[in-house]
Amino acid sequence: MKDKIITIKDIATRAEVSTGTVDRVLHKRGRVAPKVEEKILRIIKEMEYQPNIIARALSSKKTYSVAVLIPDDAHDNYWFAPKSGIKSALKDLKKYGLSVKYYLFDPYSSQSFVEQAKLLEKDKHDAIIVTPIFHREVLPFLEKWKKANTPFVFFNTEISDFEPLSYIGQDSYQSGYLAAKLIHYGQSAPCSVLIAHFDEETSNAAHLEKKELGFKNYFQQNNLQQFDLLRVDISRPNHNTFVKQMDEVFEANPNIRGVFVTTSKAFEVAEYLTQKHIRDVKIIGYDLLPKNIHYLKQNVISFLINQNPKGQGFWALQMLADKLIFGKAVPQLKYLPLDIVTKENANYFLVEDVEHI
Amino acid sequence: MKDKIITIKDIATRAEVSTGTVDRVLHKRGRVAPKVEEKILRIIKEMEYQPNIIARALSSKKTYSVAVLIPDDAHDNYWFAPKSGIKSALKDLKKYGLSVKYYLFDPYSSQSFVEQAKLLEKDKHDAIIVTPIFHREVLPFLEKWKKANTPFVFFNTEISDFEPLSYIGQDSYQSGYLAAKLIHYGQSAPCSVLIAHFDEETSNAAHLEKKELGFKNYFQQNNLQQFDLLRVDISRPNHNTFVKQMDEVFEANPNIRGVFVTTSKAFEVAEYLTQKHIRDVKIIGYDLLPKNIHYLKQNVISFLINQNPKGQGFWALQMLADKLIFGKAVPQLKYLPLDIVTKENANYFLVEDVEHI
DNA sequence: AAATAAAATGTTTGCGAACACGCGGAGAGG
DNA sequence: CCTCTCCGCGTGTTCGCAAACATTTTATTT
Repeated sequence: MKDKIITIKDIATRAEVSTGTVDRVLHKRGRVAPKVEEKILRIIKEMEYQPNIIARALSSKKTYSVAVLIPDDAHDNYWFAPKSGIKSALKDLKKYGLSVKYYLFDPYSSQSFVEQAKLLEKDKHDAIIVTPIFHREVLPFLEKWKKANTPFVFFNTEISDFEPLSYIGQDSYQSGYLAAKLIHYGQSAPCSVLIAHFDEETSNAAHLEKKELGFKNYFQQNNLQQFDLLRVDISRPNHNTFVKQMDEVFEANPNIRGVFVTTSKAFEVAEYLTQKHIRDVKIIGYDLLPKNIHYLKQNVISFLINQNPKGQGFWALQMLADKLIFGKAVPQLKYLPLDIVTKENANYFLVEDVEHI
Repeated sequence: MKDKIITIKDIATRAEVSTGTVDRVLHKRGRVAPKVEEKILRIIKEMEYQPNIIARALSSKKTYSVAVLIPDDAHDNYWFAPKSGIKSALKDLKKYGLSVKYYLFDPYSSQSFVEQAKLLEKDKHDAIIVTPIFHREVLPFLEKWKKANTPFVFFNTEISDFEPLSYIGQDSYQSGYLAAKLIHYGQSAPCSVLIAHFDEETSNAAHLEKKELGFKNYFQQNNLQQFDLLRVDISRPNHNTFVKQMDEVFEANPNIRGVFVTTSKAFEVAEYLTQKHIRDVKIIGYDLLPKNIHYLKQNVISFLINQNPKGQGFWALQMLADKLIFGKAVPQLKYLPLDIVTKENANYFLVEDVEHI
């Protein structure tokens, strides 16, 4: 008899009041005598009442609207994956009355970001998912949301000044550290290793620095002085400039045997090396973009570290729902696993099992 | 207005019948005139009616009981993970009236398996999750379940003669292929590589053979004749025998630089090599057992391929629920990703986020 | 053709919670 | 002392569906 389900009716009977009163207490709607309220609260605890969320979802026509403020994948198709993760989570959650509205901005234009953020403000939302890649521009909005008591979660990009309900992402430092291990494991002889930053991506500088730090610390902590760590900053996606920069680096350092690309642009380096017929350099990069996959399959890129963008999207929405709908406590920080993807296991990470919604 | 929710009432109105009749059609309870049934079915399709599972779950006090026939983790703690995956899925599913009953057997005793399977038969269950490690013994039971129309899913171990509702596991061949890549990536100089089978585990011989085949094919398909592939079968977990066998192999082949352990017993090899002070041999194995993790952290084991046992448990139950409760179609085969785990990313795969139930 | 069986269809209830509504009584203001 | 208001509380309806129950229609028997 222990698994008897406790309902508000049971509570009401026990407290010698009506279900309406119990309901008022549960929802803190007031209009209950303090003494009675106390009593009901006590009984709720005693009987370990758990609201039946199924019944709740059915009964209440309450809907939860979540705003999603992320880059448009039309500009950078990395962002397709997070969106599909969000959709995947939504599929299960919309039966609980949750809906999502997208505000997509151009990741290369802070102005576009501000525009969309302003648009978002016009509608009323119960929660916000945001990728705060424009640090300066996002701050005033966070301020407002905080005041308005609208919970927001960050994903993909962390921001230190503001505490979101939750941050979903990856440990950049550790991913750099892992990349170093993968280079080192495959390259025991002394050589030079190039760290390549493609900084045309908007101000995820902090991320990239952390990756580099993790990468360097691996070599330092393991006393691997025989490796010479170089760094190059590809500042603009202009192809000519890029080739020139690479030419210079490789001419000055003929002993480069590994390249760590801190962004999702590993394919650029792969393309360069292929064209120059350089075959003995191992490349580690990020993200399963089609172009990256291509060079992975060609054995030009050795490993890709998967930031699991789809999973990030999924969890961002899921955790909001846990908080909003299910009243669960959510972790303030959720690091997703660092998936090591190589030619031989890539297929398992590419499966798109999201039904269209 | 497109997202208006279609209810049985809408269907009833449109078909000019009562909701009761629609309900009868939906549940194939008969007692409906063929002409009417056809009409209702047509309208259901036309209007794209989707039953509201929330309302359904609330209304029907129907419960689903699932039997889980797996090894007891008291005998082999690998099995703790699948169980915790099942628990994790259950947590969300029990609100839909799903419950689970465990029948745990000793993985080293086929008799124990039969006992538990018989016990299982006494109770009535709506579905069964089973790890069919005792091929011969399980067959008659499968026969019965099939006749009784009780759906069953396999996980962890595949069986060819019977078609389950679904098999959840990993692609053994591909995992061997991946292991070979990892050995090769870290070892470019010609050398010998040892494939070690620990066959004391009950008759997952087919699995192990597939792993070996994948492993060998990697070297073959990539024209890597400079690698000499050896094989050793550790037939009994007797420690002395094991050491003797290893001694023999390593004496006969001083050029071994890599060991691929096809089971979760990589730690045995790691222990052996540590004791013999052999440091330049790379070990690849399976599964995140505490002992394996230990040697991974010591840099003795290079990589572990995670069979994601927790995920397997989770999906086994989830897919049954998809079928039983949500009426979804479920894939006949679900391969989980081949996770590459190394010292630097191991922590993310060890997180136990299952609340106790 | 009346009686009766059988099949087809309609109606009602209740699952657990949310919430609108409204009733009775206490205190305030005239 | 009578109305008015607000507080504290109970009642009733709703959500979409399942299933028991009730009724009507049709078929079969004598």
